[in-house]
Amino acid sequence: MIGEIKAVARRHLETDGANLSLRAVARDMGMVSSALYRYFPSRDELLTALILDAYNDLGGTVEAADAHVTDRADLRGRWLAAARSVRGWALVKPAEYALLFGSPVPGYAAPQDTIAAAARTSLVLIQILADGHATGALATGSAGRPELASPVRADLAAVTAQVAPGLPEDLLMLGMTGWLQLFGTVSFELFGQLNNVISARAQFFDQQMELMCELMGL
Amino acid sequence: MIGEIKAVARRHLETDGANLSLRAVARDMGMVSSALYRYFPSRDELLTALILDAYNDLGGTVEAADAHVTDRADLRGRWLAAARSVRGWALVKPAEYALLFGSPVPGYAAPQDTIAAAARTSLVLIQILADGHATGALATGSAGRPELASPVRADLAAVTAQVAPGLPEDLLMLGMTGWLQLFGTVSFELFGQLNNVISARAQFFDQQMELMCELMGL
DNA sequence: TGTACATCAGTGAACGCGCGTTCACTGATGTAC
DNA sequence: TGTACATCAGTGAACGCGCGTTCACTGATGTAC
Repeated sequence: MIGEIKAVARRHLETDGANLSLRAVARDMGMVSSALYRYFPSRDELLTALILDAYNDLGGTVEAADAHVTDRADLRGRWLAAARSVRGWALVKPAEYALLFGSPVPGYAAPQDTIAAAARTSLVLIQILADGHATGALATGSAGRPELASPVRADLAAVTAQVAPGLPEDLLMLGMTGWLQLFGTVSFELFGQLNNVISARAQFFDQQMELMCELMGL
Repeated sequence: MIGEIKAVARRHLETDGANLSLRAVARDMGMVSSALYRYFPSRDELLTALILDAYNDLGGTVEAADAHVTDRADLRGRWLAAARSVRGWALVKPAEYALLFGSPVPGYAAPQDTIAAAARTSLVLIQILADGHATGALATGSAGRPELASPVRADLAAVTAQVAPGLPEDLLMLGMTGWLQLFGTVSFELFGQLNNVISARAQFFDQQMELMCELMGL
């Protein structure tokens, strides 16, 4: 029943964006709006549940896409598979993508519970870097790259310490470039910034990702 | 008076996001809500005006930042100046940034008028590439980079034909990588994706941009 | 097998609030003669 | 210089709609004796 409410609410996200209306959801379920309060203490809690589910849904999708690449040493293949799965998921569930990566909902603060779920996707990408580093396939720091400022280094070190011990900060920094470009591309496509500019969307995305892999040395 | 309404509306964007309320704006101006209809035919028209202004404001800021770099041959300096001005603008006017680059407002379609204004920022970046190409400072296509698929090439050629004739498509593609990473970084910072991960925001941004310049060969 | 009772999902009315837009109007300002 | 008139910015009431949340309630289901 909780599941059904969330399913209907997800459908409503499609049209209403984050202005999700409890009454509209209840109406669609053939219930009276107050009945929903048996399942969710408030509208915001429902929104939180949807966000959490979306993060896990995306994370699971990306994990599966990566796991599906049988040649684990094929770093580029894995990165591309993960990237494509992000885009694919976003195209199928644009409203949920917008909920996660779009403008923050005014007056709504995401609770801490979502952090772990939110990290799943990034973890897949970091693991690709870590694997590449472990096998020596991924060269550390080329010459000419700017040295990391120490506060940035500290931020990055805190991440590696927790999820990929031994991964050099410079590699993580480079991986984040790819991460930012990946989500930048998906967001711009979904949010309309590519309108009137790029029409071959899928191919453009693919080639952007390939180019980035090249730049990252994957 | 139209200007004053827009100024008040801009203040409201800060708290309400795109759910801008005409009545609230009128209230703040000490007027009755219907009075606004003398200046704007509808709420959506007001929103459109705000979007147009924001694009122009951002575009002007970025143009100025680029123009302020006296050594025009310092491509990296120009790119960094432009990138920093985007972030600086976004931090000062987060609501307007979200309006332009965040999730689309449900039920609102941006009219065609905004296209030219929206392009101003991108034009600055493209011009940097074009200048680099013209002086030969920016090498065309390294070996190993994937060849552009023809539909993508056609999309890119349409852009260069209009704003930077002679700029090779491969360079534009590479420039778009930087463009996507730039806005990806600003969006992630503003929309909270960097929370609990990066605390040295300004330095992280700077170093991401420098790294990207390195990768682009600027 | 049959009765008494507790549980609890869902109801319906209400509170108090918000919104965009329309419409006939008032009343001050400025122009024309 | 003084009167008559047009302009037009802003008013106020109303329409019809939406919302989240509370609260006392009904009535079916399932359990305990």
